[in-house]
Amino acid sequence: MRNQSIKLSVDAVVFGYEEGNISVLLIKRKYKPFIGKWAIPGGFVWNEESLENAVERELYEETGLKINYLEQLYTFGKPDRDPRTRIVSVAYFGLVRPSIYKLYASTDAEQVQWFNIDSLPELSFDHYEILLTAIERLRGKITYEPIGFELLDKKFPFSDLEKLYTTLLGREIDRRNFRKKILNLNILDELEEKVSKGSGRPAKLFQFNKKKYFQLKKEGIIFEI
Amino acid sequence: MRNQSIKLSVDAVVFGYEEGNISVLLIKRKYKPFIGKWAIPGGFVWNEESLENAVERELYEETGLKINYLEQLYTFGKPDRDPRTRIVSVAYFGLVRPSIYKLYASTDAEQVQWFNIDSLPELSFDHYEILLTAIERLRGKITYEPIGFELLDKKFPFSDLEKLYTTLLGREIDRRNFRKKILNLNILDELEEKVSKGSGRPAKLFQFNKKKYFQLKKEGIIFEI
DNA sequence: CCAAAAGTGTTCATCATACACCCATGC
DNA sequence: GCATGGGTGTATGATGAACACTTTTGG
Repeated sequence: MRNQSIKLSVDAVVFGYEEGNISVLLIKRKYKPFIGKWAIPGGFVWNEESLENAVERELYEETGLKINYLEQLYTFGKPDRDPRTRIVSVAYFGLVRPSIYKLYASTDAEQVQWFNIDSLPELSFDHYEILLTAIERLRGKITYEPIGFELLDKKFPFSDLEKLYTTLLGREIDRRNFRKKILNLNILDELEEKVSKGSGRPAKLFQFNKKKYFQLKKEGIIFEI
Repeated sequence: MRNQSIKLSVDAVVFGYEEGNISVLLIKRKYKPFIGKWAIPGGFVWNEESLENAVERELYEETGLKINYLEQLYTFGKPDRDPRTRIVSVAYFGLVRPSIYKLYASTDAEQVQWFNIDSLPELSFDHYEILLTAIERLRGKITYEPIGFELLDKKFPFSDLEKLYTTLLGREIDRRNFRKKILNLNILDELEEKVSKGSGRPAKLFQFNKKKYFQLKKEGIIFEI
């Protein structure tokens, strides 16, 4: 083998959701290249740490964020994707709950910001391509794995779940059929608590039951929307 | 950033199929570590080549094989996965047709060999984990994307397709229903040619029509078994 | 009592499944 | 003519889709 001089980095596409808006967390670059431009958070992997560790570390360093769901997305390695030198990046995608989302939405941090995925700024490197890949994955995955719950509070009214799905799938869903389908899966716990959204009838709160889900999955029952 | 000394490699899990047997192509290692042990083909990425190029190059160098289907599988990066030094590997998974499969099955090459996935030898590094990931992906993917055709000859009798699916899914399939389902998708061209398997009634040959498939996919019609 | 959101059942069409016999060929 | 694999249709149950009114609360 010739002398290899490839650098390895990780990047994280983090999604947040609130009231019909899917957002992505971006940072404003402080260094060359693409100084001042927006980018997906990420950075180089240390010699002794795992890739997951690197993502979580970089995310925390750059944004202060701790996420509740993380999975590997894809590895981007075109030779010219970084103008400096050859850098191969393992991209991850993460999800955060609204409580965390709101924290970051309210601070006036100039260098860290949520962007609605329908109004993205221009991005550095091939980060737009990475983001598109992540959005595609998110949209696809919520139809066959229950990851949508990771974008909601732990306790949520059913209407939140419905709204999330209409937003992500980009089409209306029949409320009755959707409720029937989800409740029949038997992966939600119905709580006694109720919550009111200011006006209208208060809604019961539900909670995703991972245990039940993995049990059913083992038995071959499949989540599907 | 500290001085990074991570090396990047690619590995390829290549599947072949013939008459109810799913096989994987393995090579016998000629160098340390794990000398003499079986491993998935792969090697280091050159500085100026793309990852896909690296996989294809390494595959060709090590096995002489050219594959007809290739996709990125997952990136494996645990710090201690290689005893020498930190090596992160982007794993791919590939499929070859029986014509190619047979070529390699017949040669007496000591260092390159197909192994039925039910009787694998002990593997080097974390290659067993990579292989399991690939098998899982293959099994999952054939149910929602028409990649199974890449494991058959371009022209094939319907029974071959059926056999492939029973093998991969590990359960019997009703011949009439399966045929109805696939033919209703309208992604196969029915040829005039027939083929005989020695005894029994000769079978019509079919051919996967990628154009039709992509057309239908664009219209939102989904392949599903 | 009005506005706003939550909650709920039935009907119909479609699709998946179960199931068994005849056909074409080689020997 | 028999052994071997190829080819075909129908009936039934299950599931998904369409559809609108009542309930509970706040103001």
